[in-house]
Amino acid sequence: MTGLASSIERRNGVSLWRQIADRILQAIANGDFAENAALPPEVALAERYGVNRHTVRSAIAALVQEGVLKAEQGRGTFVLSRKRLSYPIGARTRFSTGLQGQTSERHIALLSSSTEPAGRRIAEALGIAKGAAVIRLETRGEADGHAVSRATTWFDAKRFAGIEAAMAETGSITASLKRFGINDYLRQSTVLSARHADADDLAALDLQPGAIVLVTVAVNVTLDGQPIQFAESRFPAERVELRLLAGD
Amino acid sequence: MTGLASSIERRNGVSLWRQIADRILQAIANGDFAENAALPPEVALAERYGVNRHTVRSAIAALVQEGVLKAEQGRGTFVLSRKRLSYPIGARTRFSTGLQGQTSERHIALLSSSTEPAGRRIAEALGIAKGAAVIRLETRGEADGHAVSRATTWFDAKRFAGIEAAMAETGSITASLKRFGINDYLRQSTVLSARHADADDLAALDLQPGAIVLVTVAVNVTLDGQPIQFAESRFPAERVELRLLAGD
DNA sequence: TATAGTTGTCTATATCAATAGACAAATTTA
DNA sequence: TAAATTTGTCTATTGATATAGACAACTATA
Repeated sequence: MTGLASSIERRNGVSLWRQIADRILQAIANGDFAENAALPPEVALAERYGVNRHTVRSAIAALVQEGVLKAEQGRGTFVLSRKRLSYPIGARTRFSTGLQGQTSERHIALLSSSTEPAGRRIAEALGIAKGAAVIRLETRGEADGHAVSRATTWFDAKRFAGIEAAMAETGSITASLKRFGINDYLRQSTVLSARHADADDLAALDLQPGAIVLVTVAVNVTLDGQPIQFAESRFPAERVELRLLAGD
Repeated sequence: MTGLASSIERRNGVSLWRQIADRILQAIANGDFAENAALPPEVALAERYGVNRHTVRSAIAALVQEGVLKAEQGRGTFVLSRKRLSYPIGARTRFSTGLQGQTSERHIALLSSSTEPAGRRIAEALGIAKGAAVIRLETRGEADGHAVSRATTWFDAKRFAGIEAAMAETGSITASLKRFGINDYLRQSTVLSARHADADDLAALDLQPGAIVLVTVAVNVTLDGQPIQFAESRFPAERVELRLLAGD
């Protein structure tokens, strides 16, 4: 970013070491440090952020724990990892095709599935009666062995009975929908927000508590406008950015 | 959300009261509590979140400070404010037209402006030489007297000399561009991320430290594809959600 | 081989965050 | 009016957070 070094805030409910860890993460994602480059020494960071050296050490310790940094006594502290993935969002957003060229391996893992009555919001989105049975899938998107998304998806249970088996087998929503005669579909609407990751996201996305997730709530429809899928996806903001596509 | 009550995490750098305040904010934005409705009593909230009543009180105190809640001794604690604004993003995103029907008054305030040499990222986006002069505008979007966005915008200084005066006068990017012969323009690309608000955002958006901002980085182009504007906008996640438009 | 620079460990202290319990003050309800 | 409910205030205790200083351990370099 072009921005100035934003200052660190005290007694606001977020500890200084967490704020500094966030800032370092952001700087890395931002490309301020080259891959494998050394971070400034602890005393320099402490001065830059206006805190004690030990506070900087707490931040670094957290990032070492997360696998982002590696500290070597006598040498310095080094950046292990890369920039953020750029995840495209558009009318034809697909998980597997979206990350082409950025990662070599990607698939969706089915964590669990269940059938439940539709709440108001889901019933409206899918155009079915409130209380009608829907299938809920809990999934995790993975790229190169790293978790990059965590989603909850609902389908009309009557129309898509058995889709959980198809998902488990194929690891792909697109492929699963093909089995139900749907060869193409569009993203009708997307609503975007952000929040702190909850316990479930933390575990599934391998995040440290306090991390931020981008949240998309989307409805997919067939080419003639019939809603087929309602999904809420969470992306770790420190590893993923969303790139909005114009036309598509 | 349909989700289960996600649990509260301890000793992670984010204090319990801040986490609970975030959860309450989210619940309000989510429509779980009607406007002017009473929150559950402190003891009930404490039990729900598995913390001490005093911890809940700290969270409530922060939200009272932020103007979201109002506590009345003997009666209860009440929700003052509304759901999130839904801010549309699409090829023809405009600030003033986007929020129509949700707010009655809206405009963009020019906070400051300057001329500076273009950095690499901005030069590339605007299709000019690195180091060429660009005009930078710092602006705040306001709706009904509330700050809903904070943006930094760059224009080619050669082509748009004096645009800061036009912005100050009209309070509108669209109107200002008209003076330079641009009657229509499109959003070419948008990249989306989220982070903790920095000191500048906190002040401009009237947020409490620790708040989350949604960040969009966008390039606007003329109808024939010529880049005219590069902008980074920050939206307070607790007050704004972004609604992605399909066609448009 | 010194020397400077860097990370690692230890002790000590002050403040913040969270829990616990008791009771006061205000409001609503029976 | 009395009782129940709810927020407000106070004291006390524990653990996490942050600061401060000193020195050890390790690495690179002059």
